[in-house]
Amino acid sequence: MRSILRAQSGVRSEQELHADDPLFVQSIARAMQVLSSFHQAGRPLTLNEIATAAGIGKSAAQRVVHTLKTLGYIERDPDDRGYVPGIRILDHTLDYLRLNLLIARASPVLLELRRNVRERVDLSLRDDLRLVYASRLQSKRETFFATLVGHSVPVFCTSGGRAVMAHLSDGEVDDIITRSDRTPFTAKTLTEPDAIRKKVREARQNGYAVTLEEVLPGEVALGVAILGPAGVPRGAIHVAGSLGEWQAEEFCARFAPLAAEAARAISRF
Amino acid sequence: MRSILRAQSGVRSEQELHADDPLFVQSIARAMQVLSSFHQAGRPLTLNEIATAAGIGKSAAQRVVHTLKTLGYIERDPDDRGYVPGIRILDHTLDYLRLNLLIARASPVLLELRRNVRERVDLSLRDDLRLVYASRLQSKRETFFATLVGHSVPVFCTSGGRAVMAHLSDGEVDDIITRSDRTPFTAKTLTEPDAIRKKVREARQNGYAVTLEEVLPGEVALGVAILGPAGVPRGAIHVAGSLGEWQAEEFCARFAPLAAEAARAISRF
DNA sequence: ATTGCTTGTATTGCTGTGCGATACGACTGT
DNA sequence: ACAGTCGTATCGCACAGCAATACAAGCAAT
Repeated sequence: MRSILRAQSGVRSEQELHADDPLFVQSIARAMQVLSSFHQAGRPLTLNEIATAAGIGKSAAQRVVHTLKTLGYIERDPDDRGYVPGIRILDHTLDYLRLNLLIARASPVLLELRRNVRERVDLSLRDDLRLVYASRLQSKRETFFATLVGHSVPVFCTSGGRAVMAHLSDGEVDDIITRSDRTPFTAKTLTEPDAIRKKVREARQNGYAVTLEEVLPGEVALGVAILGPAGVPRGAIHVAGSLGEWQAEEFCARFAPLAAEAARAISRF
Repeated sequence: MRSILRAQSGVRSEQELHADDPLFVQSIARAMQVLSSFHQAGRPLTLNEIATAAGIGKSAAQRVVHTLKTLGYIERDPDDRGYVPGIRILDHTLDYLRLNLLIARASPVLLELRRNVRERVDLSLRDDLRLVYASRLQSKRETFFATLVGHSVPVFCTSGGRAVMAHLSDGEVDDIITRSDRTPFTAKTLTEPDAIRKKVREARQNGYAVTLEEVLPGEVALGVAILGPAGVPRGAIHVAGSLGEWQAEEFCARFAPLAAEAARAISRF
């Protein structure tokens, strides 16, 4: 079992792989490496921790942090002392969300969907082995993490991911499965390739995927893929509810058609 | 009047101001400058547009864009062609939100507040002349922009901003007012220094601030400041509703106490 | 088709930027 | 008072990154 935090580990740490690429700017990579130090961190970091995490010398870390701090991408935490990501980050978040045409045209559809479905509605975008939540519409009771944009979950064990895989070839699905870190989140997380493949086939049949407690205990989730040009799946719509309130079948019968229609409205071939 | 988009213009474009700072890494600044090109953009950008917007040569832009693309911070838009911010941005968004202790401890309080108040609840953090929305809990009907994390609004004409100014000295308030670009959003936006100062004094009296249609027509908004160590205001809680449903007085009478209590729970001296 | 614009990509040599190494001062806790 | 952190400051050499330029690929218009 792994913490919900670890989902982010799908992000590879690009090291000195670019030694030969003449167009590759090392210092930018270092800067981003520094910002990425925070990915594994659970609290504000010290300069030396950043240096080690980023795999660079202390001098380099000093310069980079100084620069990023000047620019507002790193701050000192007012409560604790130590460095944290700076508020300027959010400017780029906004740019990402605004300029992503898929998100823009998804937004009204999602709000409408949320109005009909009274449960949590999420929009996620695929990034290789993971789905990154880009838009989150809460239901009444939610946890901290369920409100966070940028949170990511693996493709192989989530409803949205299965729905995405349903629109990929068997080869691609296998590729995803084998390359994924399939450490289970809960006792119910399916990790066996065959079990996952079976679920994907089901999703192909139904046009949507369901997962039961594979990421969070007590959660039923339903995912429908969003397709881009050439039928390539670009992400998914998720509807999530509590097994305390719903039978899985009823949940699907009620919400799958709505979610599917929403996904269709957003998809673009 | 200005578009809601222009609020972001509070971000100064740091040019070659750092010519003498020996610790300042130029190429990082250039990279961020490139990413910031998207701030003013309304659509995917071409390489040359990026070069001009960032104020650098085409060669530099080429290298930087290539690097950022390799790292996943810039992508090509699948629909339109052109460059857009990449999904890797959202990883840093998550880091920012997770590691910001204020946001972490605000989250449950906000969710609780949202449960009692059935209107939109937002958490914003101050960045000099602006407030940046870090957490957004929608009500039933919302617009696209009202759901976007990272969106920012000026301090001088928003409920949260007035609440923040209420906890600053008169000198600091004047400083904010004079340095702000006070182009009005609506016909009701207060831009006169004296009018703003008066509103700030009211906010000091009441412990909260109200604005009527100063940013969006038909909107009543209520803001309470969140204080950090030494009583420094770090941001605000916003509750926003529609004047079609509420009288301003009733809105305040009902929600101000709740919002104030929430803000107190989050504040830390 | 041919032309003329734009787009993105590739190459090279010189310049000056950014890293390593190192030293220093300010805080903590024992 | 001490050892152990922390962040900051300085400086010279090596090599990373920019300007300049040329090339290729796509699109519009004639």
